Amino acid sequence: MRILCVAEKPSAAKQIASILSQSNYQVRQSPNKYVKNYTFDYTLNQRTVSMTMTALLGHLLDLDFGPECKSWQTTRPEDLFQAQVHNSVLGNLEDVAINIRELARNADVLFIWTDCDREGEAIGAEVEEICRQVNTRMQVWRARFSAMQPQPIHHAANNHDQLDRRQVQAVKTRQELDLRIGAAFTRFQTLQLRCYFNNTLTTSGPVISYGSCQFPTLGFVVDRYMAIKNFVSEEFWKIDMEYQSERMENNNGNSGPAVKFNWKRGHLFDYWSSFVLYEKCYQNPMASVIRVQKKRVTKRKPLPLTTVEMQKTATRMLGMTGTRIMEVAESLYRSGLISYPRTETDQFDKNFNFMPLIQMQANDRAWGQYAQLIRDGEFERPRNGGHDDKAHPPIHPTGYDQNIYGDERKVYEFIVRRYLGCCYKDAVGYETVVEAQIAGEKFDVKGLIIIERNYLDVYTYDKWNAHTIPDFEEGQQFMPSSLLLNSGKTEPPKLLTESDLISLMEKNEIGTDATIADHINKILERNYAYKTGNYFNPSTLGIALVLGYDEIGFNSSLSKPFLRREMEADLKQICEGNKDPQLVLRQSIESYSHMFERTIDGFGKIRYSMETYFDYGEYLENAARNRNNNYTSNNNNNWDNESSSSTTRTRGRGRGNNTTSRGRGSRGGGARQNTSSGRGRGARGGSTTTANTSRGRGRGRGRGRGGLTNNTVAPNCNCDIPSAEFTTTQGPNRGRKFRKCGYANSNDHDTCGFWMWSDT
DNA sequence: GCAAGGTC
Repeated sequence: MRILCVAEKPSAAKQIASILSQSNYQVRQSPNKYVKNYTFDYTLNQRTVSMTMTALLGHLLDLDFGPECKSWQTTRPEDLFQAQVHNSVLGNLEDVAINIRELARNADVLFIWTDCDREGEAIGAEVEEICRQVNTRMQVWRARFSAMQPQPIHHAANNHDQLDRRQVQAVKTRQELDLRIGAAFTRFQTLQLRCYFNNTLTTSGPVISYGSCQFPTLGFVVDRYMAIKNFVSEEFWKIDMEYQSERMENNNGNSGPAVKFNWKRGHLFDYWSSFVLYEKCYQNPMASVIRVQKKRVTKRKPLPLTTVEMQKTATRMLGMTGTRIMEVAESLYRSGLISYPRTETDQFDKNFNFMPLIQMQANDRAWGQYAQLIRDGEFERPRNGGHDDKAHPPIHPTGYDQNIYGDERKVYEFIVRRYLGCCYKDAVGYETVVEAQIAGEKFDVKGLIIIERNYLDVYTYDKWNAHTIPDFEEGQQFMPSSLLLNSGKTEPPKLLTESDLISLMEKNEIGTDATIADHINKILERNYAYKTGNYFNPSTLGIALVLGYDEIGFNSSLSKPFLRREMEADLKQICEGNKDPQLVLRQSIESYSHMFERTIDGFGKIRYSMETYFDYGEYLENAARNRNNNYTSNNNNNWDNESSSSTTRTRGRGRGNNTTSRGRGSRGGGARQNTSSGRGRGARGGSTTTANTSRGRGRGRGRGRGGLTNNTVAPNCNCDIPSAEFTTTQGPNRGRKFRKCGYANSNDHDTCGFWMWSDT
């Protein structure tokens, strides 16, 4: 019997082949440079079989529209909700497919060893599809394994299962929805808003993409920015009490630092209430200690490292972007220095052998001493977190090389210290809580002495600050050294850091461990946002888009995470057999088509938002900045480069002209005007928009085309709907009038598109 | 030229 085994990636193929064959295999290069084919004999249920193990490079197939939908000009975006879609081999993976087909021709069984998660199941179905093209009689088996360890792998080999069709259907549903929704909205808003970027109305210009992950990601950034803009600071009052102990005198006879007590009420926003309470204390200021509580406390060591946790912590501690961290981790993994870097698992397998990996670090100059301590008796098994993706262990070092430098060194060191920290003991401290009372008002202070630092010594990214206070006894009385009624002001939140953004995405199930960094990168690449230091600012384009969509008044705005969460919940229902995938698909398409219709109808609101918030000069500045930071993809920066030559001219003109009331670079220009009322209808500043909405679709006739100039996009368009006109105040077409028309070569003009109107 | 999901 000949069995063709297929793993999701070359490293997994090699590991599984090594385990099954006990490293006794023959290896041959496939047509793809990353993929190797391993052949060996295996005893399967007391029978010797011939196995070939090969690999994929992730997904093999991609869903797309046919060539009839290729043109953005002749295909109406709304038709993409119904258009035919089909699967084809991903662009550069034809050689992988050729290899698989070749091997499948003579196989009796296709044995699928892809990762045991939802995507892995779908990838398995893709392999099956490819193999069926050349071999219709083979059986298809699915391997179910919980870890890349001999026992689970042999168990999976001898107890094969079937592909889980529900999971496959769930993934297919997601793919189709993401494609249809993404393409329809992207094409539509790109064509609608292109007039803000380009004055020739040719087909070039930036892509203003929409995606069910990238938009909510942008939404988080804009929401935080608006929360800051709309923040109203409030004054509050609090009683500050300090005590300077004689017992804390130092050697010079001076008293030690004062102990600051916290008022148990925190702070009050009412001055007179605070004043009355303060007066009571002031009249009778002797404090009595009413409670002294001493207890042993621990600071728990970290959990084993997952991808998302690595990105959250390392972006904060190492000053690198999530994308860069993943790039570096990928390279460390390929060098054999760390385990697979994309994992959700935060618990080690019960048979995991920790000691050799600890020993491996024992001679390092920086952290070797801690590895030695752990090896020589301080070891304690890592904690178990609550996640297990059943495919990969937590990220941990697998090799040692002292000759790595720069970012690789930083990320490797982080992973090693995390691993050693996990294998060490919790830190132990001694906490004292003292509660005192003055005239009925309660105050408290906490002291902390660290007794054993343990893991904190090696995992230097965690801090635990000791705070010494003098000894107090219950019943003791003391006179405060200072008792003041102080005022303060509430402060706005800070802009989001990458770490904050990753946490929000994780919490709202936006993206996966492998894609979160991509989505963040995408909003920079599209110039929807830019970074200042570690903080994410929305660009005026990002603000305009998000607030514009929010204005349309959907139950759940397209810029919010709820739609994606709903989709995720539906997919889980499909996997559990509670929902029919066809039904989910039909209902979702219907619902998104409806939202698309409303977006067309309400697009005036998005354009209005562009007129209010968008600043072309600022856009070009951010584009240049993001390009310098390498956030712009290579195939996308030609247009930005070309257009930047006209930047200065355009900006210079605009400043003194019809944009005077918004101020220059007015990222906050429009937003600021809305400070007290939240988003929405603030004054429009210098906008001269007539901002008609697209009411009256499909009505009216008459030859409007005569007035069109520069109409290089729609030469055959006979559209003549006179219902809406507006004059833009932004970008290279400032002062020009636009009017509504349909799509070229289409007889159905019941769709709004804006082409340039005469500007003479 | 669109999405998000794998992986190199």
